[in-house]
Amino acid sequence: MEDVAKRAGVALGTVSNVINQPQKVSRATIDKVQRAIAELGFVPNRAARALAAGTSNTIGVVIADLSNSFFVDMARGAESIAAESSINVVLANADMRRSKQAANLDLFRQERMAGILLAPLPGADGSLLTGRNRTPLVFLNDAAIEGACTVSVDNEYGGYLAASHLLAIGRRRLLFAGDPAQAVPIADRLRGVERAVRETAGASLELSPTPEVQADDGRTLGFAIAHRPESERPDGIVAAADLLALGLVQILGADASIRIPEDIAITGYDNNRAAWESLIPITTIAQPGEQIGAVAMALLLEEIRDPEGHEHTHSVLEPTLVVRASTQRT
Amino acid sequence: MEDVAKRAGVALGTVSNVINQPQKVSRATIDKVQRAIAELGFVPNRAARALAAGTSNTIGVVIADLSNSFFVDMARGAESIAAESSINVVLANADMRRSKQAANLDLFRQERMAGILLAPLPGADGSLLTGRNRTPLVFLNDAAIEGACTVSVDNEYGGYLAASHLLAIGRRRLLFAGDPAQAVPIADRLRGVERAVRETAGASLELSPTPEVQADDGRTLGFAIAHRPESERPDGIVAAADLLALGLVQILGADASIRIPEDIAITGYDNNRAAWESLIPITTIAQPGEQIGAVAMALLLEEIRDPEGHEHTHSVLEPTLVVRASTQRT
DNA sequence: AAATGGAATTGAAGCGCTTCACAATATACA
DNA sequence: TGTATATTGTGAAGCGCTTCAATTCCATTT
Repeated sequence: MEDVAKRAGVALGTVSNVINQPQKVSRATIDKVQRAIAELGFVPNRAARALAAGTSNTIGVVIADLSNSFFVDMARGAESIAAESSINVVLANADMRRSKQAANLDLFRQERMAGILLAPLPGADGSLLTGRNRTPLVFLNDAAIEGACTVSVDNEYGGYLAASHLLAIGRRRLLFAGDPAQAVPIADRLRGVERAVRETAGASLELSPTPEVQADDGRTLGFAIAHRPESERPDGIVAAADLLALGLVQILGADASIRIPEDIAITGYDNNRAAWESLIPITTIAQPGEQIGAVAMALLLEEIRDPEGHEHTHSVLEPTLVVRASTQRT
Repeated sequence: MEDVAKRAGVALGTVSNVINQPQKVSRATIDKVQRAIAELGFVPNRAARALAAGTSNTIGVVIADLSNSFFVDMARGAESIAAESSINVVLANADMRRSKQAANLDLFRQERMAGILLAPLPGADGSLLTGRNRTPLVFLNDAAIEGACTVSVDNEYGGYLAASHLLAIGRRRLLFAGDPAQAVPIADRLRGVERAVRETAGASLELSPTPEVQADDGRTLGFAIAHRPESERPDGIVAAADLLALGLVQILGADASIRIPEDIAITGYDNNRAAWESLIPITTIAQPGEQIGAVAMALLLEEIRDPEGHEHTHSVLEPTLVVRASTQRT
């Protein structure tokens, strides 16, 4: 930078101003300096900048699991908002391990990031907000944390949406596939389903817990349902996840005595790739991943810009219903 | 850090040594200093460290597309190797845009990262290795670049593997699904298939280009094949990608007159989730994503440790065959 | 007891930038 | 013409760390 200053015939501070506050510098000087920068191929040193300024203009995103596209969507949404303020975003993957999550958080704090977005592993709590070195931090996809902003999705409403859709197309014998004891979001979804059923006269709900929510679990349940006498089969199934729904559709759809959606309509949850690549595309509840990221980034930027006046917000977004062939013939 | 030094009753430099070169400090002093660090909740400032030392111990990974699990695997492989040397890894997503790729590369260079791993967009060239500020850089999944290490996968061999497998289980009328003009890797895979066919007496190959390699393209082709007279159908299909294979399996598997794999055996490529979640799991060619990342990181660390003596290497890894039900009944 | 050498410790000199009090110059007004 | 007010530009003082020459301390050796 000293070389640039010399070459442009100005002071060190002026070069800095050209880079950071061009409005304080005259047109002519800006040109001179920028020419010198170009000629010398000057690349500013962000480490020095972060040190001198006390903070960088980069935001770190710590993600529980990179292989989950839901989290990746969040990251993308966050990036799009950050880009508007020309703020950089870097990611770190916790790979489902608590130790890596903590290490990545540490790293970003040590780098004096402007702020951190955290899509945590299940069971996150306020302890992640270590007392010292309070880098602004917003939680993604987690609502139960005090002392920081959170952005999450209303799973209860998602379940309600799915069940309401089935009820609206005339189904009355509903089945919920998935184990509410396995994960809090699944329990929330079930609550929403129960509410919808309660609100509809003549509707019944059967709970069918599965060990997990993989395609295989869906297939196992599918066989079980296919073997029932026709009168005891449900006419609508809310699966707790898309893969589960996929397994169900694969088995029930292959059974000659069952038509999807006429005899059994099926909904999934998450709007995974699996849902629309199925031979019979699956109706699902889409989580607004990008929107979560975008809202969270907006909240974070607000906190960064006004740390004092900032009040923590708990934002809850609504999922949306995506209707496909597994519930409605087109 | 000054406070820590004061509290422990030692000099500033000693605290630094405790953190970075404990072997140069006596046991007793280490204990004193570490106690002070803990009591004060001292968090070192990496920006300052990077500035003073001239480089950080963080490596940046720039990825063309985060939603592609192949790239995510590479990142994971890279991380596992870096962890062994307690080197941090951060990611940046180019989101399939050339401008973001360049911006992220700039960012990492400006942060004076120890090194960069780049899984580039198609069509990368040496221009990404800007002359000044030569941060060590290794290309992932791209072989055609001089002036840097590269780590890639042998697509020709992958195609050869797939075709050889079909030939080995007695198939002779092969069909390749996918357009070699659409992407270089697909053309490579086709070359491998052709080589295998050439080596086998009595084997023939039909080329069936598809617009893209999505499930829909597979379905379209599937219908076309199902409508052919039985004698004109292939008995083995090499699909250029798993989704393509998935579409084929969905349609051909649903046709009552066709048995998979007895009448038509099908292979995919990539070992996507889609391949094993299919009702009939699909035989595929697995790309060693994690291995690519691991090898690349090892190469990068070597270059970082000995910038002078380092010679650029072009490492080509071999994909592996994963046999599933679409070619072989278990 | 003096001399020797290695280990442990010190502290000052930067690393490359931002910031800010101040100086210089330009513009406006009476 | 002189003074007040903006507008630009200046350069020195850090930011928090690493490094390294210099110093101190001790255990050995002679």
